[in-house]
Amino acid sequence: MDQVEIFKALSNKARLQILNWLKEPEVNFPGQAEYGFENGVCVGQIHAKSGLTQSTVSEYLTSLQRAGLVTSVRTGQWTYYRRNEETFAALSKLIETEI
Amino acid sequence: MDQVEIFKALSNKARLQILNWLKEPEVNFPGQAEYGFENGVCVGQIHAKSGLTQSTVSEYLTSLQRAGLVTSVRTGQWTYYRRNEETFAALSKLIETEI
DNA sequence: AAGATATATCGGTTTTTCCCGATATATCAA
DNA sequence: TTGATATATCGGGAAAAACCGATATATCTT
Repeated sequence: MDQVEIFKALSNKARLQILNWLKEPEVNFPGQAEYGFENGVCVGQIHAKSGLTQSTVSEYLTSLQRAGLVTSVRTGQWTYYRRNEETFAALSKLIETEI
Repeated sequence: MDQVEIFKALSNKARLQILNWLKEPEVNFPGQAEYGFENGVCVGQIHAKSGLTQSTVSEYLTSLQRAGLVTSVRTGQWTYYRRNEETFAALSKLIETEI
């Protein structure tokens, strides 16, 4: 767990917004319903909601993944992203006790 | 509490190091002993230990203060900085529940 | 195979961050 | 007042981040 990388990933309003949306995929990405929420939400759904370009959203998701804040699964032509709650729990504890 | 500002402040190895040093001022800043630790540690002590220039350390401490991660007290020609544990606790909880 | 769709990557411009050295400001000591 | 000490601020060069549009890659459909 690279602390600096995690904090950098969290140092951006759009990325925080995405993470927050991913807390409740069913609520925030109804368009995902027909494909299910098991693996997370695909890039296009996030792109559509974000107001950012597709390339920017893709980059942001990659950076969140590098930081360990989300995980991804590729299925066919889609890549699904979802929160990695373990990292959030570990980060919370880290701030409480180590930093 | 500006989340982005806090995470930006934490997105730097040197600043994380300073915060960590400030967890145990008596251990990490023995040179401060003759002036006491009540108000924190003065800039010069941190500068001496950091390997960064005085101006950089001063700026970093200011940014940590803007984020609410430290507080400062000016006494004579010295400015003492210490951790603001309330912010760390609040941030930990924030990550656990909101972000 | 050809076209459509989804995502990732590449190249680039603008803004921000990282640091520095120099200088300004404030206090203290003589 | 003069000089020393501590900190803050200013100006700037180099590196990184924030986006974007264009393009590449991979899969799906027909």
